Amino acid sequence: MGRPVTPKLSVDKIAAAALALVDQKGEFTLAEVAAALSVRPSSIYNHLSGKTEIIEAMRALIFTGEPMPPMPGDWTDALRVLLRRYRDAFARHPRLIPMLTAYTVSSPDVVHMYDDIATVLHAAGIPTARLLDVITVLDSFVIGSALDIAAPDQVWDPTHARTPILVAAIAAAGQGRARADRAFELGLGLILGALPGLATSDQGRG
Amino acid sequence: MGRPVTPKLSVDKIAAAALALVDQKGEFTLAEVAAALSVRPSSIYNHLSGKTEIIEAMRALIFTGEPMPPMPGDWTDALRVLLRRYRDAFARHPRLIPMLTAYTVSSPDVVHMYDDIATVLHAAGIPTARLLDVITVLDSFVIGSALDIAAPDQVWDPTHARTPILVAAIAAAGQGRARADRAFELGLGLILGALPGLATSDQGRG
DNA sequence: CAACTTAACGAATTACATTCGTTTTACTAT
DNA sequence: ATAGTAAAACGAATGTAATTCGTTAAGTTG
Repeated sequence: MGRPVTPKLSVDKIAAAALALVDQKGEFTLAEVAAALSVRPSSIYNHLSGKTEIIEAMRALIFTGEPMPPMPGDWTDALRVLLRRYRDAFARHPRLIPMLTAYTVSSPDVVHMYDDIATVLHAAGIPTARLLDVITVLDSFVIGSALDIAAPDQVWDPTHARTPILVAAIAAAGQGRARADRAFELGLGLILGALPGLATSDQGRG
Repeated sequence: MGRPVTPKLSVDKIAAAALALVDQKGEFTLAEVAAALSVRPSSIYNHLSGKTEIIEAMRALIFTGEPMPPMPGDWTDALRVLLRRYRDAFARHPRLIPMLTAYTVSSPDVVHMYDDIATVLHAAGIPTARLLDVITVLDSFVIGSALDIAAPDQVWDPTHARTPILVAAIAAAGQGRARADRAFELGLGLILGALPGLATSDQGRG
């Protein structure tokens, strides 16, 4: 017993172990995380304080290690790249998403993405007074779309539909991840296509 | 003891008591719900099976009792009314929203709203192949906007921003519920304004 | 009225997260 | 080097909730 020669734990190791459990089973307990790392549950508390901090560590984890693609010259295309990247981070771990919405904390990585989006929008001539509203719209759509990934099949059960129109639409839409991806791209196109209407024409080339 | 002359519990009473607790404190326990109804925790299990079913009962509860406003003739305005009503149901209980996203189940009321939306979209000439994708876009935006209500202040902390552009945007945006409402209306306008581009011109007047 | 079901209770159980004291090792300053 | 402090593990104990089960009394049905 006592402090080991080489540390068995770290914040990243704990988060990674918890994330693996969430990806598998959709939930995790401290005992399971500890077992996966060959450690006792109480040892985790030497590195972070409780389950909520593990979830925060997972949130940070999923945003690391993704390289930033090159930014297209057109600003709506640049936003498209940023928002896809944002959603992709969630999409790799669908069962984590509901946990992240349980309590909202702004991870540094997320705020950094807001910075990038704000810069693009400002350069495009979106007035400052509307800038945060636009970011909120984009963020809301991405988060909602991420949640859509987490529950693709059960919600769209045609037996609950009342109108033949909805039944036919469900039948035509397909299933699972492909359906969610297609819907996300559609919404992205709709919102980004409408954004230029908010830009003041004289600021866009400053 | 034994069965009481007049029942002390019902699914609706349990859900209402739990909802009152969530509105107040943002969480609830079976013991608290039981105490609020002058009952022992185990009695709740005679009416529904556990905490998750209480949350589902709350989900059903918040969609009942709202009268349907008259539908405008213009179909995008009709969608606007439906989606506002949808979000309003969440907005009355902001602290419940994160619980509802923890596990996604399709409440009958929600599916009924999908039916309404599908009918409007179909009459407007949206092709069946795209219908569910459009509904998903609208749904994702509403859910994401609802979550935005639940956490308005902490996320937009200007101290975390890196660029002066984002700092200025946060300062200009205001706070709390008004900010969230304004962003929702902006996104609603953007998406609904873009939807007619998806309609086939020859189907809209069938 | 008898059989069965319903809806309450209360005790017991279980599953967790969390705290605390202890031990051993690593780091740091003199 | 060495004393002193911090770090990182363990194991036991605590506490909070959810959940289960047996019991009781009152409805309900044939």
